[in-house]
Amino acid sequence: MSATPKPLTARERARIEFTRDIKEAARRQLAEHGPDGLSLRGVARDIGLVSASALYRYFPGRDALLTALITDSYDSLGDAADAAVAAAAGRDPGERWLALCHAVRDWAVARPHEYALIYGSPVPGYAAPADTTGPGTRLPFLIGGLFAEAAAAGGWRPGPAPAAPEDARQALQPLLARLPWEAPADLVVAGLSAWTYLCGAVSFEVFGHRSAIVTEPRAYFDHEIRRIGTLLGILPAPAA
Amino acid sequence: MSATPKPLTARERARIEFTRDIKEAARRQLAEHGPDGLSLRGVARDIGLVSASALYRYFPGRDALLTALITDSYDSLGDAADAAVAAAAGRDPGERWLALCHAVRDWAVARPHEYALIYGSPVPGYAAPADTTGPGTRLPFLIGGLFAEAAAAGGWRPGPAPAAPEDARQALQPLLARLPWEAPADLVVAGLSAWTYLCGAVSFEVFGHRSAIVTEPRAYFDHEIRRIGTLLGILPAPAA
DNA sequence: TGTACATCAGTGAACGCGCGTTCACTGATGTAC
DNA sequence: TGTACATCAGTGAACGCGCGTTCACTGATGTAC
Repeated sequence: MSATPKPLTARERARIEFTRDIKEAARRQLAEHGPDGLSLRGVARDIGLVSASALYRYFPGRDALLTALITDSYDSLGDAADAAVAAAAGRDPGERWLALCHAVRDWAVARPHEYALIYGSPVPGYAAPADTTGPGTRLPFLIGGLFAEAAAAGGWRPGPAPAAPEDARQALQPLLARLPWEAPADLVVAGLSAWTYLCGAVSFEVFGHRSAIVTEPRAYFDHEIRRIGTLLGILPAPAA
Repeated sequence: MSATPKPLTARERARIEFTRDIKEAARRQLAEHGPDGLSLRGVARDIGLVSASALYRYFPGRDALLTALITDSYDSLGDAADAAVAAAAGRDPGERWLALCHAVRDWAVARPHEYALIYGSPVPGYAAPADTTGPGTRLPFLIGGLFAEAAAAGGWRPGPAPAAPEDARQALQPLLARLPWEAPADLVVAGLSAWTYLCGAVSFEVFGHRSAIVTEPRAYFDHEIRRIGTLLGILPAPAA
Protein backbone atom coordinates (compact mmCIF):
# COMPACT_ATOMS: atom_id res chain seq x y z
CA MET A 1 0.00 0.00 0.00
CA SER A 2 2.50 2.62 1.13
CA ALA A 3 4.64 2.45 -1.99
CA THR A 4 8.15 3.85 -1.73
CA PRO A 5 8.71 6.86 -3.99
CA LYS A 6 11.15 4.75 -6.07
CA PRO A 7 13.24 7.15 -8.17
CA LEU A 8 12.35 7.28 -11.83
CA THR A 9 14.71 5.93 -14.41
CA ALA A 10 15.90 8.19 -17.19
CA ARG A 11 13.55 6.36 -19.52
CA GLU A 12 10.59 6.97 -17.27
CA ARG A 13 11.35 10.65 -16.91
CA ALA A 14 11.77 11.00 -20.64
CA ARG A 15 8.45 9.27 -21.16
CA ILE A 16 6.61 11.68 -18.88
CA GLU A 17 8.21 14.70 -20.49
CA PHE A 18 7.56 13.43 -23.97
CA THR A 19 3.93 12.68 -23.20
CA ARG A 20 3.61 16.29 -22.09
CA ASP A 21 5.28 17.49 -25.28
CA ILE A 22 2.92 15.42 -27.39
CA LYS A 23 -0.13 16.89 -25.70
CA GLU A 24 1.23 20.40 -26.07
CA ALA A 25 1.76 19.86 -29.78
CA ALA A 26 -1.70 18.34 -30.01
CA ARG A 27 -3.18 21.45 -28.40
CA ARG A 28 -1.42 23.57 -31.01
CA GLN A 29 -2.88 21.37 -33.75
CA LEU A 30 -6.26 21.74 -32.13
CA ALA A 31 -5.99 25.51 -32.19
CA GLU A 32 -5.09 25.54 -35.85
CA HIS A 33 -7.28 22.85 -37.35
CA GLY A 34 -9.95 22.02 -34.80
CA PRO A 35 -10.71 18.69 -33.17
CA ASP A 36 -11.33 16.99 -36.51
CA GLY A 37 -8.07 18.27 -37.87
CA LEU A 38 -6.08 16.87 -34.97
CA SER A 39 -3.79 14.43 -36.76
CA LEU A 40 -1.13 12.13 -35.41
CA ARG A 41 1.06 12.85 -38.40
CA GLY A 42 0.75 16.56 -37.77
CA VAL A 43 1.65 16.15 -34.13
CA ALA A 44 4.66 14.01 -35.06
CA ARG A 45 5.82 16.64 -37.53
CA ASP A 46 5.40 19.38 -34.94
CA ILE A 47 7.64 17.75 -32.37
CA GLY A 48 10.25 16.62 -34.86
CA LEU A 49 9.44 12.94 -34.91
CA VAL A 50 10.49 11.27 -38.12
CA SER A 51 7.67 8.80 -38.13
CA ALA A 52 4.15 9.23 -36.79
CA SER A 53 3.98 5.63 -35.77
CA ALA A 54 6.26 6.39 -32.83
CA LEU A 55 3.30 8.07 -31.17
CA TYR A 56 1.70 4.68 -30.70
CA ARG A 57 4.22 4.07 -27.92
CA TYR A 58 2.46 6.84 -26.00
CA PHE A 59 -1.15 6.73 -27.05
CA PRO A 60 -3.05 3.77 -28.46
CA GLY A 61 -4.56 5.96 -31.17
CA ARG A 62 -5.96 9.30 -32.19
CA ASP A 63 -9.07 9.03 -30.06
CA ALA A 64 -7.06 8.32 -26.92
CA LEU A 65 -5.03 11.47 -27.52
CA LEU A 66 -8.24 13.45 -27.96
CA THR A 67 -9.61 11.98 -24.75
CA ALA A 68 -6.47 13.06 -22.91
CA LEU A 69 -6.88 16.59 -24.23
CA ILE A 70 -10.49 16.70 -23.09
CA THR A 71 -9.86 15.54 -19.55
CA ASP A 72 -6.83 17.82 -19.34
CA SER A 73 -8.98 20.77 -20.38
CA TYR A 74 -11.70 19.99 -17.87
CA ASP A 75 -9.09 19.71 -15.17
CA SER A 76 -7.30 22.85 -16.21
CA LEU A 77 -10.57 24.78 -16.12
CA GLY A 78 -11.47 23.21 -12.78
CA ASP A 79 -8.09 24.19 -11.38
CA ALA A 80 -8.50 27.78 -12.55
CA ALA A 81 -11.95 28.01 -10.97
CA ASP A 82 -10.76 26.41 -7.75
CA ALA A 83 -7.82 28.77 -7.52
CA ALA A 84 -9.99 31.85 -8.04
CA VAL A 85 -12.41 30.75 -5.34
CA ALA A 86 -9.55 29.92 -2.98
CA ALA A 87 -7.90 33.29 -3.63
CA ALA A 88 -11.13 34.97 -2.52
CA ALA A 89 -11.43 32.86 0.62
CA GLY A 90 -13.07 34.69 3.49
CA ARG A 91 -15.19 36.89 1.26
CA ASP A 92 -18.92 36.39 0.73
CA PRO A 93 -20.01 33.48 -1.49
CA GLY A 94 -21.37 36.01 -3.99
CA GLU A 95 -17.96 37.67 -4.31
CA ARG A 96 -16.35 34.29 -4.76
CA TRP A 97 -18.89 33.44 -7.44
CA LEU A 98 -17.90 36.61 -9.30
CA ALA A 99 -14.24 35.64 -9.01
CA LEU A 100 -15.05 32.19 -10.35
CA CYS A 101 -16.93 33.61 -13.33
CA HIS A 102 -14.05 35.87 -14.28
CA ALA A 103 -11.60 32.99 -13.89
CA VAL A 104 -13.67 30.81 -16.22
CA ARG A 105 -13.95 33.59 -18.77
CA ASP A 106 -10.24 34.43 -18.58
CA TRP A 107 -9.37 30.79 -19.02
CA ALA A 108 -11.68 30.42 -22.01
CA VAL A 109 -10.55 33.62 -23.71
CA ALA A 110 -6.93 32.53 -23.36
CA ARG A 111 -7.65 29.02 -24.72
CA PRO A 112 -10.66 29.34 -27.00
CA HIS A 113 -10.08 25.98 -28.64
CA GLU A 114 -9.80 24.09 -25.41
CA TYR A 115 -12.99 25.76 -24.28
CA ALA A 116 -14.68 24.77 -27.53
CA LEU A 117 -13.46 21.22 -27.00
CA ILE A 118 -15.36 20.86 -23.74
CA TYR A 119 -18.26 23.30 -24.04
CA GLY A 120 -18.65 23.58 -27.81
CA SER A 121 -20.12 21.19 -30.35
CA PRO A 122 -19.53 17.53 -29.55
CA VAL A 123 -16.85 16.00 -31.76
CA PRO A 124 -18.68 13.85 -34.32
CA GLY A 125 -17.84 10.19 -34.23
CA TYR A 126 -16.12 10.54 -30.90
CA ALA A 127 -17.72 8.99 -27.83
CA ALA A 128 -16.38 10.27 -24.55
CA PRO A 129 -15.32 7.43 -22.25
CA ALA A 130 -16.56 7.45 -18.67
CA ASP A 131 -13.34 9.02 -17.33
CA THR A 132 -14.31 12.29 -18.96
CA THR A 133 -17.34 12.85 -16.78
CA GLY A 134 -15.54 13.16 -13.46
CA PRO A 135 -13.48 16.28 -14.18
CA GLY A 136 -16.41 17.70 -16.16
CA THR A 137 -18.53 17.99 -13.04
CA ARG A 138 -16.02 20.01 -11.04
CA LEU A 139 -17.25 23.39 -12.23
CA PRO A 140 -21.00 22.90 -11.65
CA PHE A 141 -20.36 21.36 -8.25
CA LEU A 142 -18.11 24.23 -7.29
CA ILE A 143 -20.82 26.72 -8.25
CA GLY A 144 -23.47 24.69 -6.46
CA GLY A 145 -21.30 24.64 -3.36
CA LEU A 146 -21.12 28.43 -3.32
CA PHE A 147 -24.89 28.71 -3.53
CA ALA A 148 -25.27 26.15 -0.75
CA GLU A 149 -22.82 28.08 1.37
CA ALA A 150 -24.71 31.30 0.81
CA ALA A 151 -27.94 29.59 1.78
CA ALA A 152 -26.40 28.08 4.91
CA ALA A 153 -25.17 31.50 6.00
CA GLY A 154 -28.59 33.01 5.39
CA GLY A 155 -27.23 35.03 2.48
CA TRP A 156 -29.29 33.51 -0.31
CA ARG A 157 -32.34 35.51 -1.39
CA PRO A 158 -34.23 33.53 -4.06
CA GLY A 159 -36.05 36.55 -5.46
CA PRO A 160 -39.56 36.74 -6.86
CA ALA A 161 -39.25 33.70 -9.12
CA PRO A 162 -41.78 30.87 -9.25
CA ALA A 163 -40.97 27.77 -7.21
CA ALA A 164 -40.00 24.61 -9.06
CA PRO A 165 -43.14 22.63 -9.91
CA GLU A 166 -43.37 18.92 -9.28
CA ASP A 167 -42.28 17.83 -12.77
CA ALA A 168 -39.18 20.01 -12.68
CA ARG A 169 -38.34 18.56 -9.27
CA GLN A 170 -38.81 15.08 -10.70
CA ALA A 171 -36.60 15.96 -13.63
CA LEU A 172 -33.79 16.83 -11.26
CA GLN A 173 -34.09 13.62 -9.26
CA PRO A 174 -30.88 11.99 -10.57
CA LEU A 175 -28.90 15.05 -9.54
CA LEU A 176 -30.62 15.62 -6.20
CA ALA A 177 -30.03 11.99 -5.27
CA ARG A 178 -26.31 12.37 -5.89
CA LEU A 179 -25.76 15.52 -3.85
CA PRO A 180 -23.72 15.14 -0.67
CA TRP A 181 -25.98 17.47 1.28
CA GLU A 182 -29.76 17.84 1.53
CA ALA A 183 -30.44 20.64 -0.91
CA PRO A 184 -33.74 22.37 -1.65
CA ALA A 185 -34.67 22.08 -5.31
CA ASP A 186 -34.91 25.85 -5.78
CA LEU A 187 -31.35 26.25 -4.64
CA VAL A 188 -30.13 23.58 -7.05
CA VAL A 189 -32.03 25.24 -9.87
CA ALA A 190 -30.40 28.56 -9.03
CA GLY A 191 -26.95 26.94 -9.12
CA LEU A 192 -27.65 25.23 -12.44
CA SER A 193 -28.94 28.50 -13.88
CA ALA A 194 -25.79 30.25 -12.76
CA TRP A 195 -23.69 27.61 -14.50
CA THR A 196 -25.90 27.76 -17.60
CA TYR A 197 -25.68 31.54 -17.84
CA LEU A 198 -21.94 31.57 -17.24
CA CYS A 199 -21.24 29.14 -20.05
CA GLY A 200 -23.82 30.81 -22.27
CA ALA A 201 -22.10 34.16 -21.92
CA VAL A 202 -18.60 32.76 -22.32
CA SER A 203 -19.64 30.71 -25.36
CA PHE A 204 -21.19 33.75 -27.00
CA GLU A 205 -18.02 35.74 -26.52
CA VAL A 206 -15.58 32.98 -27.48
CA PHE A 207 -17.61 31.83 -30.47
CA GLY A 208 -17.96 35.36 -31.81
CA HIS A 209 -21.64 36.05 -31.36
CA ARG A 210 -20.93 39.31 -29.63
CA SER A 211 -18.12 40.75 -31.66
CA ALA A 212 -20.45 43.12 -33.52
CA ILE A 213 -22.39 44.01 -30.38
CA VAL A 214 -20.04 44.52 -27.47
CA THR A 215 -16.79 46.48 -27.64
CA GLU A 216 -15.47 45.88 -24.10
CA PRO A 217 -16.23 42.22 -23.44
CA ARG A 218 -14.73 42.14 -19.96
CA ALA A 219 -16.61 45.16 -18.70
CA TYR A 220 -19.86 43.91 -20.16
CA PHE A 221 -19.32 40.43 -18.76
CA ASP A 222 -18.67 41.85 -15.33
CA HIS A 223 -21.92 43.75 -15.44
CA GLU A 224 -24.03 40.86 -16.69
CA ILE A 225 -22.78 38.37 -14.10
CA ARG A 226 -23.35 40.92 -11.30
CA ARG A 227 -26.86 41.33 -12.63
CA ILE A 228 -27.54 37.60 -12.91
CA GLY A 229 -25.88 36.91 -9.58
CA THR A 230 -28.14 39.46 -7.95
CA LEU A 231 -31.26 38.08 -9.62
CA LEU A 232 -30.33 34.51 -8.72
CA GLY A 233 -29.91 35.63 -5.12
CA ILE A 234 -26.24 34.98 -4.44
CA LEU A 235 -25.40 38.70 -4.52
CA PRO A 236 -27.21 41.26 -2.38
CA ALA A 237 -29.63 43.65 -4.09
CA PRO A 238 -28.15 47.14 -4.50
CA ALA A 239 -29.23 49.72 -2.00
CA ALA A 240 -32.38 51.36 -3.33
CA MET B 1 -38.59 47.42 -61.86
CA SER B 2 -41.89 45.57 -61.88
CA ALA B 3 -40.51 42.41 -63.48
CA THR B 4 -43.06 40.08 -65.02
CA PRO B 5 -43.17 36.68 -63.28
CA LYS B 6 -41.76 35.10 -66.47
CA PRO B 7 -42.44 31.35 -66.27
CA LEU B 8 -39.46 29.19 -65.46
CA THR B 9 -38.02 26.88 -68.05
CA ALA B 10 -37.76 23.18 -67.24
CA ARG B 11 -34.04 23.66 -66.77
CA GLU B 12 -34.54 26.44 -64.26
CA ARG B 13 -37.06 24.46 -62.29
CA ALA B 14 -34.75 21.46 -62.25
CA ARG B 15 -31.92 23.66 -61.07
CA ILE B 16 -33.93 24.97 -58.12
CA GLU B 17 -35.06 21.50 -57.12
CA PHE B 18 -31.62 20.04 -57.47
CA THR B 19 -30.07 22.81 -55.40
CA ARG B 20 -32.55 21.95 -52.71
CA ASP B 21 -31.68 18.25 -52.97
CA ILE B 22 -27.99 19.02 -52.67
CA LYS B 23 -28.51 21.02 -49.51
CA GLU B 24 -30.67 18.32 -48.02
CA ALA B 25 -28.01 15.72 -48.68
CA ALA B 26 -25.40 18.09 -47.26
CA ARG B 27 -27.45 18.41 -44.08
CA ARG B 28 -27.50 14.63 -43.80
CA GLN B 29 -23.74 14.57 -44.21
CA LEU B 30 -23.48 17.25 -41.57
CA ALA B 31 -25.48 15.17 -39.13
CA GLU B 32 -23.31 12.14 -39.69
CA HIS B 33 -19.83 13.56 -39.94
CA GLY B 34 -19.96 17.11 -38.65
CA PRO B 35 -19.06 20.32 -40.48
CA ASP B 36 -15.51 19.17 -41.13
CA GLY B 37 -16.75 15.91 -42.55
CA LEU B 38 -19.03 17.62 -45.03
CA SER B 39 -17.59 16.42 -48.32
CA LEU B 40 -18.65 17.15 -51.87
CA ARG B 41 -17.91 13.57 -52.87
CA GLY B 42 -20.11 12.32 -50.08
CA VAL B 43 -22.94 14.60 -51.10
CA ALA B 44 -22.60 13.50 -54.71
CA ARG B 45 -22.73 9.86 -53.66
CA ASP B 46 -25.77 10.49 -51.52
CA ILE B 47 -27.85 11.98 -54.32
CA GLY B 48 -26.71 9.48 -56.92
CA LEU B 49 -24.43 11.71 -58.90
CA VAL B 50 -21.76 9.79 -60.73
CA SER B 51 -19.13 12.46 -60.43
CA ALA B 52 -18.67 14.96 -57.63
CA SER B 53 -17.47 17.57 -60.05
CA ALA B 54 -21.06 18.06 -61.21
CA LEU B 55 -21.71 19.89 -57.96
CA TYR B 56 -19.54 22.74 -59.20
CA ARG B 57 -22.41 23.70 -61.49
CA TYR B 58 -24.40 24.56 -58.33
CA PHE B 59 -21.85 25.72 -55.79
CA PRO B 60 -18.43 27.17 -56.48
CA GLY B 61 -16.89 24.96 -53.79
CA ARG B 62 -17.23 23.28 -50.46
CA ASP B 63 -17.14 26.49 -48.45
CA ALA B 64 -19.96 28.02 -50.46
CA LEU B 65 -22.10 24.99 -49.71
CA LEU B 66 -21.29 25.31 -46.03
CA THR B 67 -22.18 29.00 -46.14
CA ALA B 68 -25.54 28.15 -47.68
CA LEU B 69 -26.21 25.66 -44.91
CA ILE B 70 -25.37 28.24 -42.27
CA THR B 71 -27.60 30.97 -43.63
CA ASP B 72 -30.37 28.43 -44.21
CA SER B 73 -30.11 27.32 -40.59
CA TYR B 74 -30.23 30.86 -39.27
CA ASP B 75 -33.25 31.55 -41.39
CA SER B 76 -34.97 28.34 -40.46
CA LEU B 77 -34.48 29.10 -36.78
CA GLY B 78 -35.63 32.68 -37.32
CA ASP B 79 -38.76 31.43 -39.08
CA ALA B 80 -39.55 29.03 -36.26
CA ALA B 81 -39.18 31.78 -33.67
CA ASP B 82 -41.24 34.23 -35.73
CA ALA B 83 -43.99 31.68 -36.19
CA ALA B 84 -44.17 30.91 -32.47
CA VAL B 85 -44.39 34.58 -31.59
CA ALA B 86 -47.01 35.17 -34.26
CA ALA B 87 -49.05 32.19 -33.07
CA ALA B 88 -49.17 33.77 -29.61
CA ALA B 89 -50.20 37.19 -30.96
CA GLY B 90 -52.41 39.11 -28.59
CA ARG B 91 -50.94 37.55 -25.48
CA ASP B 92 -48.54 39.34 -23.15
CA PRO B 93 -44.95 39.79 -24.33
CA GLY B 94 -43.82 37.46 -21.53
CA GLU B 95 -46.05 34.67 -22.80
CA ARG B 96 -44.75 35.22 -26.30
CA TRP B 97 -41.20 35.09 -24.99
CA LEU B 98 -41.96 31.69 -23.46
CA ALA B 99 -43.40 30.50 -26.76
CA LEU B 100 -40.29 31.73 -28.55
CA CYS B 101 -37.99 29.88 -26.14
CA HIS B 102 -39.82 26.61 -26.61
CA ALA B 103 -39.80 27.06 -30.37
CA VAL B 104 -36.05 27.60 -30.35
CA ARG B 105 -35.50 24.57 -28.14
CA ASP B 106 -37.82 22.37 -30.22
CA TRP B 107 -36.05 23.46 -33.37
CA ALA B 108 -32.62 22.73 -31.90
CA VAL B 109 -33.58 19.36 -30.44
CA ALA B 110 -34.98 18.30 -33.79
CA ARG B 111 -31.87 19.47 -35.68
CA PRO B 112 -28.97 19.27 -33.26
CA HIS B 113 -26.35 19.50 -35.98
CA GLU B 114 -27.82 22.56 -37.57
CA TYR B 115 -27.99 24.16 -34.15
CA ALA B 116 -24.35 23.23 -33.55
CA LEU B 117 -23.49 24.76 -36.90
CA ILE B 118 -24.74 28.19 -35.88
CA TYR B 119 -24.40 28.26 -32.09
CA GLY B 120 -21.66 25.69 -31.51
CA SER B 121 -17.93 25.87 -32.07
CA PRO B 122 -16.90 27.94 -35.07
CA VAL B 123 -15.81 25.80 -38.00
CA PRO B 124 -12.00 26.04 -38.13
CA GLY B 125 -10.59 27.52 -41.28
CA TYR B 126 -13.97 28.79 -42.33
CA ALA B 127 -14.60 32.52 -42.37
CA ALA B 128 -18.25 33.49 -42.50
CA PRO B 129 -18.93 35.97 -45.28
CA ALA B 130 -20.93 39.10 -44.48
CA ASP B 131 -24.21 37.59 -45.74
CA THR B 132 -24.27 35.33 -42.72
CA THR B 133 -24.66 38.13 -40.22
CA GLY B 134 -28.05 39.33 -41.38
CA PRO B 135 -30.12 36.21 -40.65
CA GLY B 136 -28.06 35.63 -37.53
CA THR B 137 -29.43 38.75 -35.88
CA ARG B 138 -33.10 37.82 -36.32
CA LEU B 139 -33.39 35.92 -33.05
CA PRO B 140 -31.79 38.49 -30.73
CA PHE B 141 -33.74 41.32 -32.36
CA LEU B 142 -36.97 39.40 -31.98
CA ILE B 143 -36.27 38.87 -28.29
CA GLY B 144 -35.25 42.49 -27.84
CA GLY B 145 -38.48 43.56 -29.53
CA LEU B 146 -40.53 41.60 -27.01
CA PHE B 147 -38.72 43.25 -24.12
CA ALA B 148 -39.24 46.66 -25.68
CA GLU B 149 -42.91 45.91 -26.15
CA ALA B 150 -43.26 44.89 -22.54
CA ALA B 151 -41.55 48.08 -21.44
CA ALA B 152 -43.74 50.23 -23.69
CA ALA B 153 -46.87 48.64 -22.20
CA GLY B 154 -45.58 49.23 -18.69
CA GLY B 155 -45.17 45.48 -18.18
CA TRP B 156 -41.43 45.36 -17.69
CA ARG B 157 -40.23 45.20 -14.08
CA PRO B 158 -36.41 45.28 -14.05
CA GLY B 159 -36.10 43.73 -10.59
CA PRO B 160 -33.50 44.46 -7.92
CA ALA B 161 -30.48 44.22 -10.24
CA PRO B 162 -27.74 46.84 -10.38
CA ALA B 163 -27.99 49.43 -13.18
CA ALA B 164 -25.51 49.20 -16.03
CA PRO B 165 -22.41 51.20 -15.14
CA GLU B 166 -20.84 53.61 -17.58
CA ASP B 167 -18.30 51.19 -19.02
CA ALA B 168 -20.95 48.55 -19.71
CA ARG B 169 -23.04 51.22 -21.43
CA GLN B 170 -20.02 52.21 -23.49
CA ALA B 171 -19.41 48.58 -24.37
CA LEU B 172 -22.89 48.36 -25.84
CA GLN B 173 -22.54 51.53 -27.91
CA PRO B 174 -22.29 49.79 -31.32
CA LEU B 175 -25.54 47.95 -30.62
CA LEU B 176 -27.40 50.89 -29.07
CA ALA B 177 -26.50 53.06 -32.04
CA ARG B 178 -28.01 50.53 -34.43
CA LEU B 179 -31.35 50.09 -32.67
CA PRO B 180 -34.38 51.47 -34.47
CA TRP B 181 -35.90 52.82 -31.26
CA GLU B 182 -34.46 54.74 -28.32
CA ALA B 183 -33.84 51.97 -25.81
CA PRO B 184 -32.65 52.31 -22.22
CA ALA B 185 -29.42 50.36 -21.69
CA ASP B 186 -30.90 48.27 -18.87
CA LEU B 187 -33.63 47.01 -21.17
CA VAL B 188 -31.11 46.06 -23.85
CA VAL B 189 -29.03 44.23 -21.26
CA ALA B 190 -32.09 42.31 -20.13
CA GLY B 191 -32.85 41.29 -23.72
CA LEU B 192 -29.28 40.20 -24.33
CA SER B 193 -29.30 38.21 -21.10
CA ALA B 194 -32.50 36.50 -22.15
CA TRP B 195 -30.89 35.52 -25.45
CA THR B 196 -27.70 34.43 -23.68
CA TYR B 197 -29.56 32.27 -21.20
CA LEU B 198 -31.79 30.75 -23.86
CA CYS B 199 -28.85 29.64 -25.99
CA GLY B 200 -26.89 28.58 -22.93
CA ALA B 201 -29.67 26.26 -21.82
CA VAL B 202 -30.32 24.88 -25.31
CA SER B 203 -26.61 24.33 -25.92
CA PHE B 204 -26.26 22.46 -22.64
CA GLU B 205 -29.11 20.17 -23.54
CA VAL B 206 -28.18 19.63 -27.18
CA PHE B 207 -24.48 19.16 -26.45
CA GLY B 208 -25.17 16.64 -23.72
CA HIS B 209 -24.10 18.50 -20.61
CA ARG B 210 -27.35 17.72 -18.88
CA SER B 211 -27.96 14.12 -19.84
CA ALA B 212 -26.76 12.84 -16.45
CA ILE B 213 -28.54 15.57 -14.54
CA VAL B 214 -32.00 16.15 -15.95
CA THR B 215 -34.41 13.40 -16.93
CA GLU B 216 -37.27 15.48 -18.35
CA PRO B 217 -35.51 18.14 -20.38
CA ARG B 218 -38.66 19.86 -21.60
CA ALA B 219 -40.21 20.18 -18.17
CA TYR B 220 -36.99 21.45 -16.70
CA PHE B 221 -36.48 23.90 -19.55
CA ASP B 222 -39.97 25.25 -19.09
CA HIS B 223 -39.30 25.90 -15.45
CA GLU B 224 -35.94 27.54 -15.92
CA ILE B 225 -37.11 29.95 -18.61
CA ARG B 226 -40.14 30.94 -16.52
CA ARG B 227 -37.74 31.60 -13.68
CA ILE B 228 -35.31 33.61 -15.78
CA GLY B 229 -38.13 35.44 -17.54
CA THR B 230 -39.54 36.45 -14.19
CA LEU B 231 -36.15 37.57 -12.86
CA LEU B 232 -35.41 39.51 -16.04
CA GLY B 233 -38.74 41.26 -15.66
CA ILE B 234 -40.66 40.16 -18.75
CA LEU B 235 -42.91 37.82 -16.75
CA PRO B 236 -44.90 38.98 -13.73
CA ALA B 237 -43.75 37.85 -10.30
CA PRO B 238 -45.91 35.05 -8.90
CA ALA B 239 -48.53 36.11 -6.36
CA ALA B 240 -46.92 36.00 -2.93
C1' DT C 1 32.12 -4.12 -11.63
C1' DG C 2 30.98 -6.81 -15.79
C1' DT C 3 28.44 -9.50 -18.81
C1' DA C 4 23.96 -11.49 -21.11
C1' DC C 5 19.53 -10.85 -21.84
C1' DA C 6 15.02 -8.48 -21.94
C1' DT C 7 12.60 -4.42 -22.59
C1' DC C 8 11.53 -0.37 -24.84
C1' DA C 9 11.86 3.85 -28.36
C1' DG C 10 11.85 5.31 -32.68
C1' DT C 11 12.30 4.20 -37.93
C1' DG C 12 10.63 3.65 -42.52
C1' DA C 13 7.97 1.33 -45.71
C1' DA C 14 3.55 -0.07 -46.83
C1' DC C 15 -1.75 -0.68 -47.07
C1' DG C 16 -5.93 1.30 -48.21
C1' DC C 17 -8.57 5.07 -47.80
C1' DG C 18 -10.81 9.73 -48.77
C1' DC C 19 -10.61 14.40 -50.14
C1' DG C 20 -11.21 19.25 -53.28
C1' DT C 21 -10.60 20.83 -57.52
C1' DT C 22 -9.36 21.09 -62.81
C1' DC C 23 -10.29 19.90 -67.29
C1' DA C 24 -11.68 18.32 -71.84
C1' DC C 25 -15.61 15.88 -73.21
C1' DT C 26 -20.57 14.39 -74.74
C1' DG C 27 -25.45 15.09 -74.91
C1' DA C 28 -29.36 17.39 -73.81
C1' DT C 29 -32.08 21.69 -73.37
C1' DG C 30 -33.15 26.38 -74.76
C1' DT C 31 -33.26 30.38 -78.17
C1' DA C 32 -33.24 33.25 -82.29
C1' DC C 33 -34.29 33.59 -86.74
C1' DT D 1 -43.31 25.13 -87.33
C1' DG D 2 -38.44 24.09 -88.34
C1' DT D 3 -33.65 24.56 -88.41
C1' DA D 4 -28.81 26.26 -86.61
C1' DC D 5 -26.46 27.67 -82.96
C1' DA D 6 -25.43 28.70 -78.09
C1' DT D 7 -25.83 27.44 -73.50
C1' DC D 8 -25.81 24.38 -69.87
C1' DA D 9 -25.61 19.63 -67.09
C1' DG D 10 -23.27 15.87 -65.98
C1' DT D 11 -19.16 12.56 -66.95
C1' DG D 12 -14.79 10.48 -66.02
C1' DA D 13 -10.06 10.78 -65.66
C1' DA D 14 -6.44 12.95 -63.43
C1' DC D 15 -3.44 15.79 -60.04
C1' DG D 16 -1.66 16.12 -55.63
C1' DC D 17 -2.64 15.87 -51.15
C1' DG D 18 -3.25 13.98 -46.28
C1' DC D 19 -4.75 10.57 -43.14
C1' DG D 20 -4.69 6.27 -39.26
C1' DT D 21 -2.74 2.21 -38.48
C1' DT D 22 0.32 -2.22 -39.09
C1' DC D 23 4.60 -4.27 -39.14
C1' DA D 24 9.32 -5.93 -39.17
C1' DC D 25 13.41 -3.67 -38.03
C1' DT D 26 17.62 -1.42 -35.50
C1' DG D 27 19.71 0.57 -31.49
C1' DA D 28 19.61 2.19 -27.12
C1' DT D 29 18.40 1.71 -22.17
C1' DG D 30 17.50 -1.07 -18.10
C1' DT D 31 18.00 -5.38 -15.16
C1' DA D 32 19.49 -9.71 -13.09
C1' DC D 33 22.99 -12.47 -12.01
